[in-house]
Amino acid sequence: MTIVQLKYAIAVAEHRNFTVAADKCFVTQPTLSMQIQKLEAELDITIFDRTKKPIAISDVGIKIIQQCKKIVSESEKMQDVVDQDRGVIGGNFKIGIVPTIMPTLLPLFLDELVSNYPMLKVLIYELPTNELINQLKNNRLDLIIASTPLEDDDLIEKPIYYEPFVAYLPKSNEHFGKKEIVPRNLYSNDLLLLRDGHCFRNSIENLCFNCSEYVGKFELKSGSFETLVNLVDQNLGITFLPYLHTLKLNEDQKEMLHNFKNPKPAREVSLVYHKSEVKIHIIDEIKKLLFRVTKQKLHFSDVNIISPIKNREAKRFT
Amino acid sequence: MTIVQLKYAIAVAEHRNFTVAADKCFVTQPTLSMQIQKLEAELDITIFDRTKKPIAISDVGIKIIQQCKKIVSESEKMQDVVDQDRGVIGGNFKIGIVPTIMPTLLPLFLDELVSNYPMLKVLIYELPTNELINQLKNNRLDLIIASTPLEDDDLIEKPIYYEPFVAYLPKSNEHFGKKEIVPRNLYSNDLLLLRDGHCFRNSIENLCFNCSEYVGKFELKSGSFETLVNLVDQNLGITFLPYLHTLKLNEDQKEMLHNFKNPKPAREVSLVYHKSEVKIHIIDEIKKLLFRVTKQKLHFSDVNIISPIKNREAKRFT
DNA sequence: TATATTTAATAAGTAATACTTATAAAGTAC
DNA sequence: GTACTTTATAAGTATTACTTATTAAATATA
Repeated sequence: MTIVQLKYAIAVAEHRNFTVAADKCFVTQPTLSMQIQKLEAELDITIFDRTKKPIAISDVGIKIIQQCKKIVSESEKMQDVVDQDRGVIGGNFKIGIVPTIMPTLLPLFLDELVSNYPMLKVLIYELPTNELINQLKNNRLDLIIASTPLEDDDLIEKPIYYEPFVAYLPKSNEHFGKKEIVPRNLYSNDLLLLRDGHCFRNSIENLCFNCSEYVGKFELKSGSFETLVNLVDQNLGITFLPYLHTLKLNEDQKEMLHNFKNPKPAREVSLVYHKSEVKIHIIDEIKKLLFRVTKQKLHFSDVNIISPIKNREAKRFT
Repeated sequence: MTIVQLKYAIAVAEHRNFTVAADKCFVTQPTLSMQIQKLEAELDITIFDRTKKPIAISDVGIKIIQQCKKIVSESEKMQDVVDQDRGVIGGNFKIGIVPTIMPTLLPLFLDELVSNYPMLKVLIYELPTNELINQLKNNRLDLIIASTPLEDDDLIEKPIYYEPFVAYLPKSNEHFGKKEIVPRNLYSNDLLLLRDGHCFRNSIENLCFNCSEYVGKFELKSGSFETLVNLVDQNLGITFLPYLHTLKLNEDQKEMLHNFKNPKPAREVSLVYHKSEVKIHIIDEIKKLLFRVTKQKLHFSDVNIISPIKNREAKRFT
């Protein structure tokens, strides 16, 4: 069994075709056929059913391919270990960001990140929190940026900034024009939220102390704040916007923003990475960069941190 | 980079000597030297400092060897995946057992296990709970038998039996001769416990509701119940014995045993294994075997399960 | 139905490489 | 200073991973 054989098997499993897989591996088709035959002979199983079109993977084969991926993934980390020791900022670096943070945070640091480290190839993925955690644990991501605390023992969280929520109220709302709003005074059945599965929804639900029996007037399957803003503009309810999202609103819309009273409800945005700390030197550089670029925009203290996990109490940060 | 090269590197790291390592790998010394040179060249690092006697491992080398072990360990699981699919009960199977369970449980099943499955090579390790968990997570163990619940999300616990504690009291004790004892009526400062780090001590501490400010008359560094029994015999205090331990006592000693009133305090003894469930077919066979052999000896219901984790409430099982 | 096309396996030969034995070089022990 | 231990190097061999060419079988097309 060689690592190369495992890579060949993964390629065939992916493309369901020996010829295509051989091409992707930069070898000829007979090479691939023979090596996979050797692997199958050594394990004394058939991984691929070549009679089916396209090629089918046997039941054992599925588990074998999973294990192949694990081994190849671990073997590729060898170079990362070396790079980390040298402090080299290079190679592929995969960042996952939740949709509610992506649009406002990414523009703040991406350009500087890629120009500061020309050897680094940054790959950005937008996914909901649970999927990000899953991918991080399976080594398909190096770092995630999400609302915290996540309370996962395998992961390390390093908070970057605390972003207060701002109430976005239509003129018809009874609180419109008030200088400061207290969250619990808002009626939750007016509240427009992002779709389930997005951590932001959970945050807001925790924020509204009386919304455990909340049944919205309609279900929103959109995942963007822009939609929410438009709905509020049409007088269909109220919503909460993270502070960074409010900076891009036009003058008319800004008039509809209402700050919360201290301690403001806020989300904690953190870098989250695996305990094993491979590529920690790159993570450290990104952390420094993010600290710098967000400190200019966000300087809030005395906030109530809303947990993205349901049914958790807020944690005050001053 | 080949898996063989990684195995060579691990051997050199272990033996700190190319010649010996080559021997263990069943190749000649030049083969080993050359392959490790190739590995070092490919990663562009020096793993071993050959000028030192015995050979020293560089700082990167330590991390590299760790990663080598991970890859080799994962590659060896390939055969396990195949065996699991086939239902073959064979190969190495490493069981870790806590010291407080080992002496009474192991004799009940080991003989039958090895004779039922002649292809299986069973390796037994005795270690404290935290160390067992550590080894299990690092794939150095396939299964552990310990007091539960452990509350670790990476691990699966399958309870095997509930073993009540029995009070072992000297004649001088005020409760001596009573038919049934209530745990909270016992004074905790008489209580003799096993040394820290052993989960059994935690269990007992949880059991004694008034022993949070407990300061023993002396510290016991022994890990065996035999010592405790001897100390009680010399009128130095009282102790609690797991039920199975009491079966081997002599007639005089058995007179000093006092059952607790229902719900009896008890420990939950479980099989604990990794979520990934490699070798699950072997674990299942062991589970069946353990169920059978312990059901004959243990048939208690209505017990209070004492958690091995500190400061947890007992869970009643009827 | 016959004919092309696609795809994987096989055969035979080549290049690469993992291994061997033999020897040199360097350090350590006596 | 000599013997001993240990690793690196050199040269040759065996293995094997790879190539091209071909066959076999299945699928698609006329």
